[in-house]
Amino acid sequence: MSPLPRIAPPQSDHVAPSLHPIDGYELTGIVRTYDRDQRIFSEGDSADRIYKVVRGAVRCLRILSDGRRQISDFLLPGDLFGLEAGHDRQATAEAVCDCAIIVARLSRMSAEPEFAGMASRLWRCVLRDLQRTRDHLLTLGRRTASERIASFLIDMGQRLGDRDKVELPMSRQDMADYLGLTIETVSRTLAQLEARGLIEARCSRSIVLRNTPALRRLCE
Amino acid sequence: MSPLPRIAPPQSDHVAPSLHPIDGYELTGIVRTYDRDQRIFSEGDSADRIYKVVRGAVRCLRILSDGRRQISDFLLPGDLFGLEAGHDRQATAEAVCDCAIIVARLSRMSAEPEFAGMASRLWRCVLRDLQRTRDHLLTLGRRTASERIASFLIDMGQRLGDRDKVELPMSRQDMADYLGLTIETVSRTLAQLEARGLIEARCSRSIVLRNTPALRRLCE
DNA sequence: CGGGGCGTTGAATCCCGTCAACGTCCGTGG
DNA sequence: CCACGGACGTTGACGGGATTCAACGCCCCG
Repeated sequence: MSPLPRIAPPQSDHVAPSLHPIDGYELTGIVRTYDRDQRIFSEGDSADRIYKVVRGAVRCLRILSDGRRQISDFLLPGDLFGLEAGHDRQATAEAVCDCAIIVARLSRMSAEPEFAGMASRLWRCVLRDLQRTRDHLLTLGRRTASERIASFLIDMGQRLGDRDKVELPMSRQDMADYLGLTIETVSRTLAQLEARGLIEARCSRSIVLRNTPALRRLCE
Repeated sequence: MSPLPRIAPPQSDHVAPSLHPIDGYELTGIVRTYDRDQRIFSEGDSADRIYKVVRGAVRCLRILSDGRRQISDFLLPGDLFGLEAGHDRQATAEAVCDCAIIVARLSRMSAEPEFAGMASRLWRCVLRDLQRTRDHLLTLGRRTASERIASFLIDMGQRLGDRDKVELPMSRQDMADYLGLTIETVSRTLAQLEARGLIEARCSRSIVLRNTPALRRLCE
């Protein structure tokens, strides 16, 4: 359980001066920057925009009324997010650290000439999302704490580029809320993996994977 | 953990004699019937077909090498399934009970005139899937056994039509593997909910929701 | 120097898993 | 007809892994 005060302050965004046909990013929109813990959208908001991370990291989450929090995904540079089944947001998105994010209006997009190509990209993006979420489901439903941590580190290594040296953008609380654990268990499990020689913690957010095959075997 | 022998026997399908433009089902294909526990597709298969449940129920699942099993979703009459991010199946689908299912080839579909309308239906279907899976994620990551059971019963009641009288098509093992619990915990938790007067078990698979508001409050 | 955010560690507790026994239902076969 | 066996579900006793509660260390900044 995690009944916590950590609230994202609603505050004004910094808006880049001009529209951006983003190079290689396949999404046309305004670039905004968000401060750490700043809300990007909230449950109940109108879902008329989609987003793409340029720099930083984003968490997408839902909260139970007593404060228990579940992060459904972390979005890293290059990741698209914000597509919704209905008209309203069912989840909240917040900046994990200082971020730059492209914001595009859905209504505008469908009017643009490149929309057909864009739609097929969105399609693949959503299907990949679904697959990732199902993997995550397996982790939360059936894996132990060490297996969760191992799969998380491997996944982060792959997505952040440097597969054996992971620079985590998020706090222990974020990791815990993503993995369905508590910060204490995350901390203890990392210590235990280090004692077994599988990882090495340079500092709390910089972790070296010392034995990736063994980590991989931990979660099959 | 659930290391189990329950294996779906690969066996020949019963094939309906003719192609079917299904009335109100918005999917054109062959109707097949599957026996209880029969495999519909397996991890690694080519993902060139999509499916729609006509009668019965289907489970979609992944298995760890030691036999631990996580069911990502149950598919009920009217539900579409089998869309995949890549070319191969990442999960397995099996009949929960005797089923009738429409099977459609994706390659054929994209050639048909109604494909444009169909595509937008698929789009909404996948987005709804994603939302459901994220809900499920919250359940597995942050809810207690009674909260999981309560949300499961409410969900099943809604999807099966009769909101207060739930006729479960699946075994305790299936429920457990869906909810990230064991059969014993499922059984005990149901007994406890009954003792509190929230539900009434006519028989093991027929459950009456005696106090839906209280059940709803259990999972917010 | 003091205080707050963040992370780690220890001790006690608890919820759920494990192991085991038992009951019920049902189809088969004597 | 009943005996038998297997699938399925329930219940009890016990143990363990994760949570809870608490204290402490580190670092940064006012």
